[in-house]
Amino acid sequence: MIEAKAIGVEPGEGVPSAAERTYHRRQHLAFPGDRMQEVHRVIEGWLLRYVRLPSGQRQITGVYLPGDFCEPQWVIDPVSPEWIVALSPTRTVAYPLETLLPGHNGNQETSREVLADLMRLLGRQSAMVISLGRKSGLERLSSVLIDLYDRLEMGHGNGQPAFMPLTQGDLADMVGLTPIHVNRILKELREHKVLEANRGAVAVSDPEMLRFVSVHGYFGTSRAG
Amino acid sequence: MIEAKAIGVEPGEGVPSAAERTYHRRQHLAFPGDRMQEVHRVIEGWLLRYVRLPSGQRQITGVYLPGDFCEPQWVIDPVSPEWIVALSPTRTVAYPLETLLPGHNGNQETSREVLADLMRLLGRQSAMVISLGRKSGLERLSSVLIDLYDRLEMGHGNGQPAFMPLTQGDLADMVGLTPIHVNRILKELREHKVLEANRGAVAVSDPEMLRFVSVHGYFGTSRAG
DNA sequence: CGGAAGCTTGATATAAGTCAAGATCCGTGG
DNA sequence: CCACGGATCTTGACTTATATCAAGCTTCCG
Repeated sequence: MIEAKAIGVEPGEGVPSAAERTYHRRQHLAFPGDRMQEVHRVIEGWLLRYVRLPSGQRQITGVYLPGDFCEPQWVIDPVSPEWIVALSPTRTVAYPLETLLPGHNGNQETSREVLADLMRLLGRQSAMVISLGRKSGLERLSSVLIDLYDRLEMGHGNGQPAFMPLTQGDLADMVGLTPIHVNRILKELREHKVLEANRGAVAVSDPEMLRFVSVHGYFGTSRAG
Repeated sequence: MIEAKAIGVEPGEGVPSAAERTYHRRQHLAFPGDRMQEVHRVIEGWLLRYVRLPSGQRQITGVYLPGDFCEPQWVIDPVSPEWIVALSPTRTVAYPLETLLPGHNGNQETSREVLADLMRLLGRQSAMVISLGRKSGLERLSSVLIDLYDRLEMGHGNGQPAFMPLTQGDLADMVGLTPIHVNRILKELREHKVLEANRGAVAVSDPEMLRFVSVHGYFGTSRAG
């Protein structure tokens, strides 16, 4: 459970017309071609950004976690190019686009944050390109998981193991593999006690080993006894 | 040869302190961590954006062509995250970052164009993720080539076959394949008369077939002949 | 209680990588 | 002008990572 205050969101506090919205699991927040009216700051829940190929295959191009803006680039171009869907029950604060335009007073700070988030999005996209282009399945999967882990930690900072509402099919569509192959890689990660996974839930138990694997592609010597 | 006027660039025309710069083949325009002072609009030549993995492998994450801004996001965050290098002799017009900040008068138009270019960059990044994640080698290579072809056409619009100063190694590092495998795919494309390629130069002869292949992954029936 | 969605595992197929050897072109220095 | 060396390209033989096909299991939800 994420406290709004904990991530600097205070709905209704002197910011006119910022409104709370909720989405249920599998509900879409945007479709390709939609002209958006607002950007959302995620309070709670996970959002996926994806496209579908003619073949029906899905490629996930991004994940929004609590604290993130979805999607920052709507401030510059309000037409959504992809599908945005809630992976789990999601609450957001929606900021009307016009209140975020440069020059609009009263939301300078939020406007700056949105642009900062846009930079992070760009960085993550590059990281995905690098990952998909040049890394093995094990490295790709580890990279995605350690990235999500770090972003979750950053977001709420409490010590509980970060729970991820991801099915093996979701993971497959993030790293460009088959669910079957993802299953085999997860098995390996489980056997090395790096994480636990059941039915649409992944929890990282050994983040440092995961980080090691994401870079080296093999399991380093464990420091723990 | 690209005429500056043809793409709307008029160096020195009422825009204070925009300066022309030149780079020779293989010269770097930016290194990771560099704090940039200006964004460049490419007048002539090709620029590559890439990273290196610990293993020494290279992944190219973007290409800048005449007419493009390099890199638009420096307007928001001036620290370059990657390497930028000239593939061929390159001329640019460099705009100091401060002249592009919102509110600075005298460069509103350029400022808007930079942001529009940032959106295009984001779109291309997503396209790369989709391509690398879910397409075959033939589709990936065709996608990259038809994209570059279209952007070149858009850029200067004259009828000459668009020449691309790309080595097979460069192509490999764009599409996440081995140079050897790129060679075999190019051979196939050559045999189908879709393009010509020799020593660091690719020229598209049948763009529509290339587009077809980039989507379907096989060669459609030729309408010509 | 039934069925869908998700997970697991084995056997086999295929796209792409690796290794190896040469050919060709290109710039540079003698 | 020529010779050399390096970068690029080409092709064949073989290996490997990942996909595909198939079957059965488990959990959850209606």
